[in-house]
Amino acid sequence: MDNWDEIRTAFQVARLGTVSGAADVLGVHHATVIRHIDALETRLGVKLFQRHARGYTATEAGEDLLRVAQATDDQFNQLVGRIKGRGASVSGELLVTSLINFAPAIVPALKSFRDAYPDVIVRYLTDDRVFRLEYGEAHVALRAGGRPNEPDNVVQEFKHVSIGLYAAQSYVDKYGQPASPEELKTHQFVSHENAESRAPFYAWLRANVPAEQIVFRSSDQRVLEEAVIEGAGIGFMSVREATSRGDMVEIMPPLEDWRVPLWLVTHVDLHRTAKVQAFLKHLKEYTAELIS
Amino acid sequence: MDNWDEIRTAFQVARLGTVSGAADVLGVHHATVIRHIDALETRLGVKLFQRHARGYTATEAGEDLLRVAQATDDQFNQLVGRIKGRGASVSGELLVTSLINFAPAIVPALKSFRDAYPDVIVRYLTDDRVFRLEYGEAHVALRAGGRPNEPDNVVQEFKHVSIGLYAAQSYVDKYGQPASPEELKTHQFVSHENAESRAPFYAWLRANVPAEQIVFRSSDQRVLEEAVIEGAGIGFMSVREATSRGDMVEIMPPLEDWRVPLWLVTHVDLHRTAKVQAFLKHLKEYTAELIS
DNA sequence: AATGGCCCTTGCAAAAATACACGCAACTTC
DNA sequence: GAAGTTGCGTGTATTTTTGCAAGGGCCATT
Repeated sequence: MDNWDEIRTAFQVARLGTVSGAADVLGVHHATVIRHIDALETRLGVKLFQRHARGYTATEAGEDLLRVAQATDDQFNQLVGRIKGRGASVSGELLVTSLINFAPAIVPALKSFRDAYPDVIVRYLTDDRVFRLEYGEAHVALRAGGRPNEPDNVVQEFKHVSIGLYAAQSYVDKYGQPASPEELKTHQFVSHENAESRAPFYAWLRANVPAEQIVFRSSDQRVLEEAVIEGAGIGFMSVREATSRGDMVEIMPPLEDWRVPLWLVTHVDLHRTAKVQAFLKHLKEYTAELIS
Repeated sequence: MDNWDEIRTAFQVARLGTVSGAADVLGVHHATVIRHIDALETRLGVKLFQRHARGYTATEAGEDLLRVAQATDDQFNQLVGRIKGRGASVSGELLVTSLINFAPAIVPALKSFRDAYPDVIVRYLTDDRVFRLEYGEAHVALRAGGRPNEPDNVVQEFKHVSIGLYAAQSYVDKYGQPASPEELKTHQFVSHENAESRAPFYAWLRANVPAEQIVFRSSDQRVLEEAVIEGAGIGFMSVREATSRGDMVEIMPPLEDWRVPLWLVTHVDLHRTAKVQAFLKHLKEYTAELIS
């Protein structure tokens, strides 16, 4: 069954009983209505209407069509209501993605957001890969590092994470604390598996510490932090994380260059929706003090 | 929500994930599909799809549309199946009309027809007025008298009813039996209320019997018969009816001119359907001996 | 890094659908 | 019953829709 519009036309004719009335409702010429009906009846091989001087009367087949099309019309109207409402109301799914590192900061914000908007169902996905907003993989993505520049993505500067070089107290007790930048070269380090990591502090590390001094590598940031905490070597941690623990020793004060900027990214099609706007606003307010 | 065809287009895109695939299924050009989607999204003010290099991915709104349109597609396909089957199969309603007089002849035929085609629901309407087939008031109408000549009606000659002039035995006992046509003028008659009745035997009565001798009038044929049977006067009855009773006296032999032809009338749009054809065939066979 | 395939986008011409206009029939009302 | 109203049917002109073809981006493979 192609041509749903002809069914819609037949529906109005069956409902109103006249071609003219249907044409008015449909906003087309009555000749168009007649042609739709004729085409539909020809294709079906069955008369849908009895034509007479007072208009069109539905046959059994026409009555059947009327019932089905009435249900369809109702369904479509409800659909339009939902779709239009969806843009304006804060409901349905909210799909947020980030690197796993930011989960401790994001999850409470999501919880709080859900308290404020109970109609929202939150899905929070984390992965090392970059989620593709244009595939509909996320409504809002939290990115770290260089400013994202995908076309059709709306990028907002969010916060930044200050990064420092830390060691566990246990490490310092065993190997001492480097007194000068020069002494760093003799210490043991924890660093990212990927030698070409684009993060500026890892670049700094490559420039200032021999590769053979990097004794512990992992591709997972959480593993690296754990290693530093366990005293496996000196490594980078966020200032916030390190200071919130009591047992970390600052090896070098954070450099301005090490700061990791954070970005909130949305797809241009979704950015203007009430749901996304509400979440962005909520996130900014909620995390005003959380990440610094 | 106007333009159901655009919903259908969006449905195929959501289902298949690509514009090209949807265009193939729909039998139209890619460009047409894209324009439909764009128009629909513009009208709704909501993006239904995320566009990317691998095709179109449905948004939440698009997913919603997909579900609704899938149900609609199913409904329409079922509808087409029913409608196409209806023309070929003998089922659904069969709407038959006639004057009430013919009910004793028609009802057994209808019963027998239903036995032969159990899927049929019979509706048998009787009224003095002529039912209008072009308004869908009946599938088959049994008419008496002059040949119907409405346009778009298919008329078949059916049977004819022989009419004779009868009196009850009780009337003959009381008033005697007219020996010649001349004596009729002194007898009492039962006749139709409507003096201008077009029936030829009533015309004959008007021509051969003074109006003042018509002592019992009614607009209902059944009442007239009852009156004759009760001995209220001489009146017309069908030969079949009179002879099936034992107590009626034939006053005059039936004239050829009095014969009332019967007609089976169907609307041209319905005449060729299996249901109507089946009923006409059945009726003719069943009543082969019934009305003569 | 280059290449071929897949898919979307867009301007332009052809085709199809639609509006217009007039004619006709039936019903209503005065 | 005559005029007015309502509603359908059909041929012609116009508008809209569609198809076509060239262009460009993205992805996977070589």
